[in-house]
Amino acid sequence: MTAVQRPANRGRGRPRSTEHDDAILDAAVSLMREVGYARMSMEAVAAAAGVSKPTLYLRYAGKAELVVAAHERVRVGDAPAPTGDLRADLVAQLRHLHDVFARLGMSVIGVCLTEEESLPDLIAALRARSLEPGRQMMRDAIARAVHQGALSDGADAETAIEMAIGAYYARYLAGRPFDQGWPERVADATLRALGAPPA
Amino acid sequence: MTAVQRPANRGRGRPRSTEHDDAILDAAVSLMREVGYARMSMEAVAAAAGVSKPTLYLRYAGKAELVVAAHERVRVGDAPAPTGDLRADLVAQLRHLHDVFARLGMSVIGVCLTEEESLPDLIAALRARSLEPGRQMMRDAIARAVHQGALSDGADAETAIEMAIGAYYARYLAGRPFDQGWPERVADATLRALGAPPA
Amino acid sequence: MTAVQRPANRGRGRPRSTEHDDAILDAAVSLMREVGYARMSMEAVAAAAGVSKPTLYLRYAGKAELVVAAHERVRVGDAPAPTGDLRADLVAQLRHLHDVFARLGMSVIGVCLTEEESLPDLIAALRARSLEPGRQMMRDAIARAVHQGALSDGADAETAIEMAIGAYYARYLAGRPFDQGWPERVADATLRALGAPPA
Amino acid sequence: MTAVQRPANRGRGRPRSTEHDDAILDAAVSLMREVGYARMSMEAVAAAAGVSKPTLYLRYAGKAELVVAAHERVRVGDAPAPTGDLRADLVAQLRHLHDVFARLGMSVIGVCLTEEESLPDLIAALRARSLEPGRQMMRDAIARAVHQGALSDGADAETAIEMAIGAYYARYLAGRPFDQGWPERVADATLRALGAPPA
DNA sequence: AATGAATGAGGGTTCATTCAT
DNA sequence: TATGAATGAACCCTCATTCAT
Repeated sequence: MTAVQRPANRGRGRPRSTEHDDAILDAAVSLMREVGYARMSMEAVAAAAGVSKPTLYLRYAGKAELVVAAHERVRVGDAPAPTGDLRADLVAQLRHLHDVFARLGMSVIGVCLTEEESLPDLIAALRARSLEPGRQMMRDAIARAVHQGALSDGADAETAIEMAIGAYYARYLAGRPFDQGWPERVADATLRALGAPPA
Repeated sequence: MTAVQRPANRGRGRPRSTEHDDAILDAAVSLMREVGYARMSMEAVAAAAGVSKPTLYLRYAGKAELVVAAHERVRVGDAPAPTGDLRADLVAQLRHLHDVFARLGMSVIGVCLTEEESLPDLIAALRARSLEPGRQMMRDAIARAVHQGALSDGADAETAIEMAIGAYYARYLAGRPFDQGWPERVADATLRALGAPPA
Repeated sequence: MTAVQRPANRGRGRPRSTEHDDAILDAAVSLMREVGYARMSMEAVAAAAGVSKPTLYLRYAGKAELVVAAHERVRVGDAPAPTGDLRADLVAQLRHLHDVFARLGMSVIGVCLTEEESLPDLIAALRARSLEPGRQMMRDAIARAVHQGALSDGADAETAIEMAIGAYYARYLAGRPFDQGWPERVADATLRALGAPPA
Repeated sequence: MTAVQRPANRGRGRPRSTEHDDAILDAAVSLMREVGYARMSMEAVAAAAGVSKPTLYLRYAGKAELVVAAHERVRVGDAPAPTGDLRADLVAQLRHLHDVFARLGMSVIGVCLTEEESLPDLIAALRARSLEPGRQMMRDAIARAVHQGALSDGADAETAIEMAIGAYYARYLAGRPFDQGWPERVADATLRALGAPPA
């Protein structure tokens, strides 16, 4: 309907402010985390970003497009480097998972579930940007262990990964605290689920 | 601020219609599942229940109180009877978990996450009514297995339960289908995580 | 979408204010005359009627429905009683025509032309309520004259009527004043067009 | 307030593109016909003309000035050449009238009526460019007939013209089709109104 | 001269809630 | 008790216009 997302722009005219670009996306992510999609108003995003509302609509066709774009920019952040030791890697990755959701906010996961039908692109973006990369890291770590002979082949890695990551959601939903030893406990249980020999 | 909930009403005046009571709560749960909290309008609840809006406010102080009350009534449904075999129980319980969320709708979980701060009573109700009973069933099954000697004591049951249940959330979020063998795969992995001897 | 136009209402609940009903329709007609459809805001109608905006939407599904309903209520007003003399009747009807448009405002005709495609119900309402009744009065007067023998049958009455009424539009558009003798001049020319014998 | 219209520009600097000039005015007339004044956006005019919005404001002080300028350029088009026979001339002119409005669009007439107070220059332009020339053609044809002796002097030519032209507006507003014989019927009635002897 | 970006000011519509019957 | 009417407050989005390149 309206011009969107940097059309052509052969250097003519006033350049689009990249500061505004960033401020808008940051504001959108922040507000989503704080109040969710439905209660996030374009007015509030504009105000938080320090721009006017039409500046939002110059960039995104509507609220839905804005929040999807905002979350496409969300990054998992510095993933922990693999150490070669599966248990250590799992612990690091579970700690990292905790950090990611602490920054992103579990409320965004909530929005994905609530708006699954009205906003399918949002959960798609989250899967591609955050969820799947996290799983892949675990997959890689397990593959390395198998390659090292530390783990017998044929283990049900996908299920183990689902359980390890899911433990986070389940604990969060149950309202239990993520105490110091949580990553270790889950890592150990995951190793057992993978059929790793006792340490 | 607090729910109105049948104040006094010592037999005087016309008694409230219990048909309306049920219709209202059913409508609220249905609409929450379908459109989420924010897009659920009191108008729509009233219409679906076949009553007028003030009839809602006569019973509940506001939208928040209504949805909390509605979800306090939600029941896990007929839990699977324990069989005495841990694996069979776990499979049955995971299947039941799937049924529960298929009926309740994962969007309600989404609302809990999104409205965690604005509507803390909702997640509390869900925990008490659905989440915790499900965990307790698993705890009981595991305790029975320990008592039978099928499982060594000292296993990290809580973590295993968290992982087994969490696997559901993780798979759902990843958008993967719940195929026929999923409960068995998770049950087996859970048994391994619990340190059960190979079958 | 929303309840509209007095549904059922078996005497229950608070009765809809008929004062508001009238005030709203009056305000809508007034504003249409003053600023046209596009610049007429629901806000302004509500303010002029002394009600809130939702009170408008309780009665009409939207702006389009409101203005159509408002103009369906517009009445030609007290039509001049036939005298039996064709010339006198034509003069009276042309004077009446002038009165009608002075009250209704030619701008409403303008809106009909401008919004012909977007708001077809409006011109339909105007035709049924104002335009066609005016033509019919002329038709009747001419038929009476034919019946009296004052006019030969076979005259092209429809074209003469079209021209008599059209003279108003043409003069208005040309920006010429409607001086004292205008109705008589048009009536005389119409009689000649009808083939009436010179007085 | 007044049109900007090539201020000074004594050969210095880059000259304004005359291609743009035409494209802009054409786009404005087109859009006015299609959607009316209020719904015609400067954005749409710019897009249809293939220029940017400031290019519009460089030439015209605002939307009002643009549409007035655009309609000052509208031409009646090739008027039918007089034949010397009044009836034939009237028929030709009525047919031409139909063509003009078919091209210009009656919606522009509507805008003139609606925006009479806010945009007085628009109706003035239309009068000078289209309405008055049409009347003058009829006036000339009638004067020629008088001069030829085909019509007695002293006929109320102005009223007859008003009626002949007005018949178009009245028929259009009534929603009746302009069938094949319409110009002839009106021409004949007009001749009678002018007191021409029966053919 | 021309462009794309930015804005202040609404516009139509909906909602949770309260009022009057 | 229950109803339909009424409201204040937002919300999403668009427009005429101006700015910076």
